Amino acid sequence: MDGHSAITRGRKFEQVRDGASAVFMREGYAAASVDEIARAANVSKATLYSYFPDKRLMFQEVLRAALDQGFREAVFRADHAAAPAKALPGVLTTLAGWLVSEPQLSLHRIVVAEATRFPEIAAAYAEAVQDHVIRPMAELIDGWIAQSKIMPHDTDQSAHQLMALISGQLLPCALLSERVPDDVRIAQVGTSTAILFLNAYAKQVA
Amino acid sequence: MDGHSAITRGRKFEQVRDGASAVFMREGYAAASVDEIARAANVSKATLYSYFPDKRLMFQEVLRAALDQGFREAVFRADHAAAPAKALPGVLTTLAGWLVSEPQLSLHRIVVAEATRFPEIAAAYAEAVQDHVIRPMAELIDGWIAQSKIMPHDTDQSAHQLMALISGQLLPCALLSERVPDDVRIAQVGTSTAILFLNAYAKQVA
DNA sequence: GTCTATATACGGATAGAC
DNA sequence: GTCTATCCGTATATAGAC
Repeated sequence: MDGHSAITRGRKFEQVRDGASAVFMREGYAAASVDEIARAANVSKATLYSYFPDKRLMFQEVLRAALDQGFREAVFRADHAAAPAKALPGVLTTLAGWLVSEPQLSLHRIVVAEATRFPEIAAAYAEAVQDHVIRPMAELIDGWIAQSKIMPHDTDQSAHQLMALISGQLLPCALLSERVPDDVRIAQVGTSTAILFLNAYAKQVA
Repeated sequence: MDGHSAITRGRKFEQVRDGASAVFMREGYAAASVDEIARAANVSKATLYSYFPDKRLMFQEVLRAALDQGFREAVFRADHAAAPAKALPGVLTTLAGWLVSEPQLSLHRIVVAEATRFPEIAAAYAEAVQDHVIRPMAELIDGWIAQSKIMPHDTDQSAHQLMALISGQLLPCALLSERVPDDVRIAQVGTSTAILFLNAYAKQVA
């Protein structure tokens, strides 16, 4: 799965990568110093450089790993048999909670911050969201449409709308204020978003 | 309106600030070098430091000015008399276009990137969005409710939902891909968001 | 007031001991 | 393989000429 460029694996590889991850996530790319990373990883600078040829590749490897980790397990599980009104609030609340938890939040911040300097990382992040959030969501809605629970429509669009509602309501607060939304707020956003969606797309009973 | 801390105004003040702005917006805080800023502003480093005591205050002044500028004129104008279905798509398309235009886009990126290092700037940004986007939008919807065009509901919440739909659908693409959405895409997001909102909140004709 | 030239520290990266 | 000690460029910031 990975034939990188000149990154040496070895005994302390993960220790080094995790230390680097902590510093990069906190400081960003440019402000993170290699000395600081070495301290965080409890190794010398020379050891760092025995694993990574330079700071730039160290950063890329750290973010690649964080992405793998962050999207490893499903972001939400859905009972495709349950009725939309029953399942959707929970699904969206789960998604919302995942989005504002660490390391997703720091990952989002740093990917946005470094998108111009590391466009491949930004592209990989966008693709991961598409594959692990948007598509499963669209398929869930497709299922409801097949069961005639929801009016037929463009589900790729509505999945994007749901993600936008969740992230657009929670990320500004979480990213700008240090004060991460609490569980009550998360559930409130999940629930109100579900209501909005169902009001707009649910099959009218009439 | 501003009794800053030790920033000297003078003949080349704006020239310096604009040069600094260009470099900071492109590189971020840490990666921007003072040499580069001096070159962009066509002055010497010593001149920079005659206006700003240090790089940090230079950055804060640059972002304060960018915020003033970005939110100076109304983000959207709305005919409060027009019917929601008539007015809303245009309002949202205008908002969407503003959001993905420069310097708003770079401003958003850098505020998010530096939110932990410059929390006051992040707070000022969040407040500007609240004052210049969310509140006017909520008041617009309040007007429609008063005219019985829209079902009564929590308009602060629905204004946040509208902003979330616009920003959540456009910003990821604009921030992560360099390739800013074109006018067609912007109008499509504005229109589809209006439709979603009206389906959910418009007074049923029945 | 603005520039040239410089002080001083810290950055990334490496040589060589163990 | 890992560390200590160091190289050398570049960073922020300033002194002094004009």
